[in-house]
Amino acid sequence: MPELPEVETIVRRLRAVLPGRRVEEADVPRPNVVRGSVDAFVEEIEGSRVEQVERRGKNLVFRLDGDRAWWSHLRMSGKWRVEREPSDPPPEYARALFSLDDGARLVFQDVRTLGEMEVLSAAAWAARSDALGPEPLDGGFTPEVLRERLARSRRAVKELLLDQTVVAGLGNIYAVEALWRARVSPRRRGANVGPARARRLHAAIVDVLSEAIGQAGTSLGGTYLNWADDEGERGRFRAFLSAYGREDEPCPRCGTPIRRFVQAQRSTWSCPSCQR
DNA sequence: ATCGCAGCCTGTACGC
DNA sequence: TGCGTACAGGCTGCGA
Repeated sequence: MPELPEVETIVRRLRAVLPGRRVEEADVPRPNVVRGSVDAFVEEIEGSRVEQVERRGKNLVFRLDGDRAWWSHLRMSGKWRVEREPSDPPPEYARALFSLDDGARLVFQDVRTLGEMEVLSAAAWAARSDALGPEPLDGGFTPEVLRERLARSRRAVKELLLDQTVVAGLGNIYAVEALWRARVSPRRRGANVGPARARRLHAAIVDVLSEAIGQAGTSLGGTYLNWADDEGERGRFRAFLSAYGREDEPCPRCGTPIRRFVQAQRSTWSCPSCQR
C-alpha cells in the first residue's frame, strides 16, 4: 500500500504531534511486527522521547533521544495513527500501541502484519539509509543521476524503478504511472534509456510523486487496502491514475487499450502504442 | 549480477 | 451458502 506519497502524508501528520512526546508504555500484541526481541524493544522504547519524525523512501523513522532511530516500514498494509483519546477496545488490527505522556496513543495498525519496526543506533540507521538510492524529491536527483543509475543494468526499467537502491520510494502504482507519463515502455532495459527518455522519466517521477502528495496519496477499493492517513482521510490520487489498474480501458493519451502483464511477479500496466 | 520463486500474513473478489 | 483460487500497494532470501 504505502509508497512515498502515503508515507510522506503520515509523516506530516505525525510531525505535528509527536516531537517532544515521551513514550510511557509500549504494548506489542503481535510480536512479529518487531524485528528481534520484543522485550528488548519495549525496554528500549519505554521512557524514550521522540525528537523528530523523518521519511527516507518508504521508511519512516522517529528520532529518539540518545542518538537512536526508531525505524519502521509499513510494507503492504501498515498505518501509523495517533488517537488523541485512546479508544477502548483499541482499533482493529492494532499490532503495537504506545501511550504518550500527553494522554494520546500512537498505534501501529497492520492487517497483513508484514510491517516491521526496530530501534537502531543513529549510525546503524544511517548505514541502512545510505544503501538506498536517492530521494526523488531532493535536489540531488537529476535526469543525469537517474540515467546513470539505470544505465548500469540490463534489467527492465520497471523493475529498476521498484528497486529501492536505484531510487527510493517508488512502488508499483507510481512506477507504472511515471512510465506511462514519460511514454517509456516498462520492458525497456535500463541500459537502453537514453538522455531524452531519462529526462522525461525524471520529470514524470517528480511530478507524479508531488501531485500524489498533494492529494494525500492513493486509496484503492476494498477495506484493508484503503490507504487512509491518521485522520481517516482518503487519498484522492486514484482519480488521477492513467494506467495503473486500467486493463482494457483506453489510454487517456492515444486511445489504445491499456495492457496488463507481469514483471518480476508484479502486475504492470502500460500502453502498447505510445510507451516505447 | 540477474533470474525466478517461495515466503512472510490476512482479507477480498470471483467462479463454481 | 460454501469452497477453492487468485490476487493485493513490499521486500528478503534462496538456489541456479
